[in-house]
Amino acid sequence: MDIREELKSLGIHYTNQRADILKVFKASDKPLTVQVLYDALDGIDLSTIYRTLELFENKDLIRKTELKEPLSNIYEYKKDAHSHHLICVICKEILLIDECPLSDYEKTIMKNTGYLINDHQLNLYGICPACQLTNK
Amino acid sequence: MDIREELKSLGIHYTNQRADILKVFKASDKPLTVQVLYDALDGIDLSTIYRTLELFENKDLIRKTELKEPLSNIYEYKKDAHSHHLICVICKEILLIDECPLSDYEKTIMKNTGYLINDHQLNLYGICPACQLTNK
DNA sequence: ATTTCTGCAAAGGTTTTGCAATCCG
DNA sequence: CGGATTGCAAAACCTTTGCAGAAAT
Repeated sequence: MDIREELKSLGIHYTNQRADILKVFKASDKPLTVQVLYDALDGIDLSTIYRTLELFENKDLIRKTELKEPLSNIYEYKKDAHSHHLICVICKEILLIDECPLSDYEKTIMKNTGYLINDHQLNLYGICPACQLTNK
Repeated sequence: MDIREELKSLGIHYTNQRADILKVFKASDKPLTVQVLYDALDGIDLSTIYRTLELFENKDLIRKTELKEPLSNIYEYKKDAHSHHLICVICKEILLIDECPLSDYEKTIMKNTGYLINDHQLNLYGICPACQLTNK
């Protein structure tokens, strides 16, 4: 399915800018920041990027993750599997972690509190093997 | 121990502003936003509040938690127990959850990835019992 | 042709910074 | 007194918004 079809099938009005942004996501296996997208897409306005990210997120095409300061928020293509992030605070490398340990936990908390839980945010911060060596 | 002593024992230079900010934390059992502190502390400049929060956080007097937009970051006094937050996305009520399910998980991830994990961020988002009734 | 988007420029919100005046020990 | 801190004003970010012109169906 080409990009035009893909956007149409999601009910997204086609534009060149949206196609280009989607292509960048498809070409990357890593989460992207707004700034990285902006640099990769020379000529597209920042406001267009923000508006497009919001649209894509609402259509479940991408997923946004907010990291703690001073790290920037990241966006990644297609949230098929629910996953979390392990971020190296030195080199900013991000490792995706597919295994989520929280579904039983959420059930317990829902039972105990009466809250209806529909989302959670889990990010792990540490130092990657390479930086452990370098900064020893 | 009075406030002056408490600050001194942490190696924090005493000022009236810092004492007042600490008093607000001590008087509250809830996490506070910068704006709430600012309103509670009529006369203290925002920049002073930010600088003081940073100082207190570095001294482990308070703990900062960053919530996803459009929620504001929160600060709470004394991180004796590691805890997490359950936030109602409708009324913004925040419930503290003392039980953290992640220590075994972190060990597993460290073993599998070689990362040295030293922090994590876990927030749960949902709808509290009251809002479930109101918005049914 | 009509609806929807884009770029631009401006504004919003939050947080940081430089600096002279003030406070603390 | 001398170093540390404060308030003020300005700047630095990052993100959002209004609007006229351009693009898509």
